[in-house]
Amino acid sequence: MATTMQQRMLDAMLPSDLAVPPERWQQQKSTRTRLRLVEAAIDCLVEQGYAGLTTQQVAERTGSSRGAMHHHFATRMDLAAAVVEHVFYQRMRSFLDDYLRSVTGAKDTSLLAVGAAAHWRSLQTREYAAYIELSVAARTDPELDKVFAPAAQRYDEVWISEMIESFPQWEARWNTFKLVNDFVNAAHTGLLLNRPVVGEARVAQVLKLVTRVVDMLHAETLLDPAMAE
Amino acid sequence: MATTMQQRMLDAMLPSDLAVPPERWQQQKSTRTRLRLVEAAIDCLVEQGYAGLTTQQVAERTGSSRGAMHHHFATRMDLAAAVVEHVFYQRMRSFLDDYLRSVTGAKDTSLLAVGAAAHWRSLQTREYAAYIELSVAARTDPELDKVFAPAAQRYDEVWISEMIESFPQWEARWNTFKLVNDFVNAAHTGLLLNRPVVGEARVAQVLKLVTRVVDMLHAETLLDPAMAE
DNA sequence: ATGAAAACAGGCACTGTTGCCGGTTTCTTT
DNA sequence: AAAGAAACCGGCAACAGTGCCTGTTTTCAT
Repeated sequence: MATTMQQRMLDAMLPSDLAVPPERWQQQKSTRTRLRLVEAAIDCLVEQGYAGLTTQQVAERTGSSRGAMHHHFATRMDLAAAVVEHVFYQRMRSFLDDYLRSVTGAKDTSLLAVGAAAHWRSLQTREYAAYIELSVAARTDPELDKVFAPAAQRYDEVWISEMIESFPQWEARWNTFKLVNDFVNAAHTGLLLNRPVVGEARVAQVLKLVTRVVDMLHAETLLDPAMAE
Repeated sequence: MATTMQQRMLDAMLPSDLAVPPERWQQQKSTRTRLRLVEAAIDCLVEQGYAGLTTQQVAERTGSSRGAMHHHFATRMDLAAAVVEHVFYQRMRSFLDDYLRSVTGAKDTSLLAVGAAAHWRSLQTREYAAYIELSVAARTDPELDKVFAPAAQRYDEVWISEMIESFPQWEARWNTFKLVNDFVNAAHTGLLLNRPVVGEARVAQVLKLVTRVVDMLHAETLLDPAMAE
């Protein structure tokens, strides 16, 4: 079931570029440099922010020319769009890798805590740093938002539908399960943003609290806000 | 006590510019256009992000020339620094205004919930939107970070020290109180960031849960993670 | 009132970035 | 093998943004 779930989710998030494995050498070369460009773009994003995602920087990092770059991505926004797809795909991939590796042999009662821990680790990746940059930039850049918002929406929907299929034991308390997801996601996201200010020690404290809350929601110790009224 | 606290915190966060009320008309004029420039810069920040915070945009918005702009802020970073100070000050100000207004007549047991609600509202301001932009930009812009990080640190310290003085009844469980602060802050921050994707309904659900957790920490229903080992 | 100083205006040179285009090399097809 | 296509290269004009600099007007001190 595990690998099935992973495959389904990854397929749903797969950028169209990589959908079909290339056969011709030319296409292979093409997708390879395409990927190199996107990876370089992510580096730019992480190191210098969305404003630092410049065509010549990216071209320079890959070693290729700006002309090649233009061949694959006509405009800067085309590149950004590809980066968006790639980042969402990798985000789900890295979480699933971690979660499915962690979950082997874990008891059902602690699945949520394991998931929360894996989720927190998935935010420590350079892909997520790039995601943050894109997410914030999309708020003030309508062009980017036109690409980003649908991808984010799709990511959210795929996540939810897969959770429904993969955790049928939660069916009776599905609202609570969704709430846990949103809660952990929000808390971890905010924690990551505030980390530079509050420091590691306080981050660890809050993380423990979040996990505790998750466990209590699982044990129904906390009244279910989704049920209450 | 309330107004005393407000005054102390605001004084501690006050940008040096506004520390002494101007007497000369020239200084009055100066600080006035200075403020107009900073406000225009915030508008730029909110509408177009940190990359859109350009000297000519700001000058154009205020109606004055780029020369005038250069007179007050020699470089773009000088303006950004002033914006940072202003934003932190306003952030604390708007929270205190809201909190002290809400707290009148509230029972002691619900003070935390009232504070959490006020905190959430204080994130819905355009100043906080500007703060987000600066916060994220500072991660990849060392120059900006050199200004931003100390300000953020100072904000955090002022906040903590004032909480210590203003809520002596929490002295015995001070670690828990600090944890509540960090927890609410993280959850609300993350919630704000994820709002465009998850939508208002789910945001409201998580908000309810956060408040519930705060209440339980107050009632010692949740084991204190700060105490546990 | 008058010189000094501060607030303000507008222009100039410089840099970096974008989109595009003509030309070259490498691969594919037939 | 030869034509055609796809990958790749380097340069061009256009433009926006920054910092600085020279003036001009307004306010202050004496």
